[in-house]
Amino acid sequence: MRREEILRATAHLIEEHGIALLRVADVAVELDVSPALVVYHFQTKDALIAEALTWAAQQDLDRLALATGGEGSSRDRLFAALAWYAPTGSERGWRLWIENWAAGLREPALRQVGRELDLVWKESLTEIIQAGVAEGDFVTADARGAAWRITALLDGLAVQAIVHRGVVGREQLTAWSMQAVAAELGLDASLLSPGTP
Amino acid sequence: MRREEILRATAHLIEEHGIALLRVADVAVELDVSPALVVYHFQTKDALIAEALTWAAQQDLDRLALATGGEGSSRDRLFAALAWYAPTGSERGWRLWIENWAAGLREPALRQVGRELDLVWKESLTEIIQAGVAEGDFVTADARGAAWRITALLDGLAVQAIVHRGVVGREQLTAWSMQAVAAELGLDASLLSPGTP
DNA sequence: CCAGTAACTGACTGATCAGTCAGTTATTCA
DNA sequence: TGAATAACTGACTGATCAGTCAGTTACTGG
Repeated sequence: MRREEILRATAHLIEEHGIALLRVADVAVELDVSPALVVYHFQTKDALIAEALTWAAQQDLDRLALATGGEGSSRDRLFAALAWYAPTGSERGWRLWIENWAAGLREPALRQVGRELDLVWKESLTEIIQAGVAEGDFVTADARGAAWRITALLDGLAVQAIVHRGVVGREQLTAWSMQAVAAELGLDASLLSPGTP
Repeated sequence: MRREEILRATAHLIEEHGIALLRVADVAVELDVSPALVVYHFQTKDALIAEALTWAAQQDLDRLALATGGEGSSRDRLFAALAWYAPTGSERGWRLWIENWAAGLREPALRQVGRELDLVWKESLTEIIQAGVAEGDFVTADARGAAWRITALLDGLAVQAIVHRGVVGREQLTAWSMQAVAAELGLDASLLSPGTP
């Protein structure tokens, strides 16, 4: 469907140049159609932006479900989830979501999109942690709190990794993430990579 | 000096409406001068924005120096620093710096402003931690790492506190911050408020 | 008190762009 | 097949705004 191609192109352009610099004409050029077509489908630029971010959030959630839905151990599912989320891995749409934080300060509709994605992520992480605790893999008295603290740390590290790229190395960021996760979940340092027996 | 009034007004408007919506005319209205005067002093809007953020960063650094420069114990200096930085306290220019993260993705000049502030903050925090370790108040093998991890956590919590205001309570955010700081620096939970013997 | 300079203004312009509109092409389905 | 509808276009317009410019007012030091 054409609408979806437009959303994908829009999300891509926002990722690349930011919400502020997005022009309807650029989206049209990207798809080799007329600007009027973009307006025909979305009426206003603001609606286009909102839908593009919603679409991107849905894409992210689909990939999260895929990453964490496997039948492996809690440890494996945890590492899959972290690999997806952490700014040191395949890097999902981090730039998009940092944009979204700023835009969300003024636009409740955009804020809501990011918030929902954020909450679903934390819920998934909490669920994995709880499963791990039940199976005896992890130790924590507060799965939800651990999920929030881990997420906050990863968000903060993401700012370093994405905005201040190069100030500190990827390995360092990964090490800090893993250290925090290990501390929260009572893992020992030797268990910091997936697949270890 | 007039330049500084303009910078203050600009920073204030960015804080309120974001960089994207800043108009030269609004800055002029704020000060009851003509738009041409603003251009006279700063030549371009981009230069104005860059200088306003630099000015705001300098203000922040001055306040940081004030907060941490006291002659108290390491513990007191640490708490003063955290009270200044953490999004649960007096809230400095958090909205401004979240804006800056997004803007910094595209504009190296703006990225640099935020980066410098960030690095000075971490340096101050590291210095306080090292002093505390020397005095036997704190225990950590890696003061710099601790400072980075604490900062990352606080940045992540700031996104929750400022962008997603209301999803989780202030007391909760404070508790998590303090818990993380205590864990990093080998404090016990009873030492989580300043002034405790 | 006056010359030189800094601060400031009002009126303007040129570029940019979201969104409109009247019409054309493609698709569907009865 | 043909009528109805959806997808699409080119040409346009109206609003917005950063930045210009030719001047005026205020300040400062000699």
